[in-house]
Amino acid sequence: MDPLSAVFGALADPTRRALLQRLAESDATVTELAEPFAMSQPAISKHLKVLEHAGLISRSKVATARYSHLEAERLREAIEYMERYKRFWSRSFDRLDQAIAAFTAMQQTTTADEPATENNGKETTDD
Amino acid sequence: MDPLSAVFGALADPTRRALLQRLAESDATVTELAEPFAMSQPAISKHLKVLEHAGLISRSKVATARYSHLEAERLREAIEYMERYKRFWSRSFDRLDQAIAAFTAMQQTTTADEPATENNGKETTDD
DNA sequence: CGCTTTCAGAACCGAAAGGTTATAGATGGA
DNA sequence: TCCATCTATAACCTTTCGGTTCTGAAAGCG
Repeated sequence: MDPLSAVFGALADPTRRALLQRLAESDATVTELAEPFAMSQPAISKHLKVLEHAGLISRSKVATARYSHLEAERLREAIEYMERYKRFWSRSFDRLDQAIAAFTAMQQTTTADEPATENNGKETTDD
Repeated sequence: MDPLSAVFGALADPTRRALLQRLAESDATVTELAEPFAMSQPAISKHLKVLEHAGLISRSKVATARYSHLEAERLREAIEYMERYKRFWSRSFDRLDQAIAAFTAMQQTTTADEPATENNGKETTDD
């Protein structure tokens, strides 16, 4: 799976977000993490594996205990991805209205041949 | 489903992210959106429904065409969520090392009773 | 009116997700 | 050495996901 899908997929589950929230307080073992949830220990272990796979946490064995702790790098990437789109989105805000207006005008005149998805060179959305 | 799970779940699929990327250029109809993908039209319609459910796009029927366009609000919420955690994460960076050090010290002295998950009141992480 | 285009919905399918219980491997303690 | 604890894995089940094909409704066009 691509890294971005892994990160977003990991964040898409409320239990996993709660685990991250708990880990923001301090590193913790599996039993400590499992305690507040109405869920079995293997279920928590699975969630931790998903988070680890996504790069959102790292894990280290100390004795029998296995500590999880947060990793910021992957999240930073995901945030950057989203902010990149936020830029685009603010620009594409009223495009639907424009398209409808163009279409309506076309209908009324019944002469123009412009496609409804007009892209009149006003923006150069290079990435 | 809670809104945050819906947004992250929607972003967890590469096809849906590509759809958003395409929509960042301009609003588009289902056929236009489906064209570059090696995928049937109903599949694209399903993806659009997921994006709409997550609040990431809105849709409007003009004639037979149905235009999709991006919505920024939900994304902004998701970004805020992630940035909130980024703050926590930068603080909890070296906690594992601390825990290991504390545990090792405990092992070596074989006298201390401090739990490994020390949380010595240094931070008040209220949310 | 009849045809074509655009799109959504239904029915179906295989794979993945999210949970369970039972078990086994490490490891520390009595 | 024997026992208790911590954790991962295996096997299993049910639901969701991501895709398909087929069909039908809505709307413009000749």
